[in-house]
Amino acid sequence: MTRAERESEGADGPIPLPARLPVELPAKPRENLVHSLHDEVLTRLREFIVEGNLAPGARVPERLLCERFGISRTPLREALKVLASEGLIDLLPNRGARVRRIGEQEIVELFDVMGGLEALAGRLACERITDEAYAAIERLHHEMYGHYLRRDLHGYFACNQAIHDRIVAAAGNGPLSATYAGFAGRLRRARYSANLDANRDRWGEAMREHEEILDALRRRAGAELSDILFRHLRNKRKAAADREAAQLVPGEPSPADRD
Amino acid sequence: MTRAERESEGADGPIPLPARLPVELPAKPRENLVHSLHDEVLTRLREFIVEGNLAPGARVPERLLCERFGISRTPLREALKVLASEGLIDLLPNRGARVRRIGEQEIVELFDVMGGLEALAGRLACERITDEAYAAIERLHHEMYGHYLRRDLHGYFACNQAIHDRIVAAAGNGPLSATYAGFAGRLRRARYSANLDANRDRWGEAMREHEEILDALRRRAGAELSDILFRHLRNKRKAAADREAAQLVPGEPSPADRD
DNA sequence: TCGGCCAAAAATGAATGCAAACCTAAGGGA
DNA sequence: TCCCTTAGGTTTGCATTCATTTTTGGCCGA
Repeated sequence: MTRAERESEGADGPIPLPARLPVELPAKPRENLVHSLHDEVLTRLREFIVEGNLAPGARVPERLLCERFGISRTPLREALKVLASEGLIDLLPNRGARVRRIGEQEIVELFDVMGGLEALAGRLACERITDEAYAAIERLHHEMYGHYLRRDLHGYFACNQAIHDRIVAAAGNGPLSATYAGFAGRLRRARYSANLDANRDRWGEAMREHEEILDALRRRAGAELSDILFRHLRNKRKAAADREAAQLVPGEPSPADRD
Repeated sequence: MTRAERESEGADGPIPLPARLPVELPAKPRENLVHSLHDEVLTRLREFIVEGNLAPGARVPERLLCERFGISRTPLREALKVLASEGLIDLLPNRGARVRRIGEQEIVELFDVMGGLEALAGRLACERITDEAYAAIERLHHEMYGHYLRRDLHGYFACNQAIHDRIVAAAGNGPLSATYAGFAGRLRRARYSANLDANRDRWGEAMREHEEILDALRRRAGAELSDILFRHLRNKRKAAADREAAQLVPGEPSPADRD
């Protein structure tokens, strides 16, 4: 199949996927920027896996994905190697790719790394953040507090994530941002959620921690903020683990991954 | 070329590399464990680049490397994609791979991330380290002190690196170890060195910092150790930058990358 | 001499081909 | 009946081929 033929082809591939796969890939229209089929496949496949469209431990159906994406095996296999290096899938020699199964132990480890990265981000942010960027975070914090008072979990999650992301961005460190994004994806893949709704005490605690975070950031107290952020993630992890152990609402997908 | 033909082929490829490339790849004999040609290529190519055998900004000669490794372009290109995702090379669409050029700014950022990772490792190590592992680090510390007194830079470097590696290992966190190793490789690629020999004051300071590190680790004071380790890396970076600015001994490859 | 234009050559990105490894399942022997 | 063997189809890993793009080198004109 030539590139021109691919270009003119409709978005929907002819071969259906098995039941485990979603009915629709996000039928992203072909990019106007023609470049780099490999990159597009990589991005789409990563999203596909991070979003949990393949069961953990499931085989990654090379042929089916090729047909679905409308590409040959070569760029797909390149993408698989990259995803394996990112820790999203395992490659078994001569036995293909499987979605990586993330155990309880590994989730703990990933949370700790996230904590370490956020701690670093907080420290660096204290050194570099502008007053404007701080003010924006402060606004988000107050908005989040409003959601907290109204018990609006969804809005709270959104603000919370925005705050953490902005702290990382304020660190102004490219490799840190990239690494942080990578780990966030891996954790998201685990469909892990603190589910504050089931634990109002933790919610209040998280809110208080965020007060501390904002305070330390206002004072540009790097080491202190670093410590708070790490403990913040630790507490979140612990709350999430407790909930997991209690087996509350086991299957329900949660709106976000962070408290 | 079939696999059997490759297997029976001698270690040395017939086509010489241009002058910029080293005369000899480490002519590693074909592994007895036959599995995964791609993995072997990836490992060897990464080492090849990390060791600085290709000039920064230089084109990665796809064809020549294929011939040198005795493989086709497919597995090599897979390896290139992975190395690009690791940040060792850049892939320019339709214009091939180039060894990533690491600027002063990025070195600073990488140092900071290393500092954050070591800070995390120290904190986790305080929670998990066994008395035996601590004792081993203490021994290394004393040995390092001996090298310091004798002004044995090489021995000092080796002990220093071993100590930091053992702290990371003691953290018992797989993703952390992997990430740490990756960043260490990227920094090593920059052939960056604090070169303590040119800065005796910094050497003494580093030694004192290591005393603090050991002390905090002995007391299992996680947050404190975390802070010390981050500042330790910061100071190292600063010393290295000063030296760089002073243009001392510019071209000489240094024995290690850490103080 | 220098700069721009064009054709040849090389390199890249992706598709296809092919041998080996794996999985499945039917058949035979204990 | 159960386990082992084994033939077939399927999948994987890599090599090779093909279509584009980029680069190179030469030629012409100013």
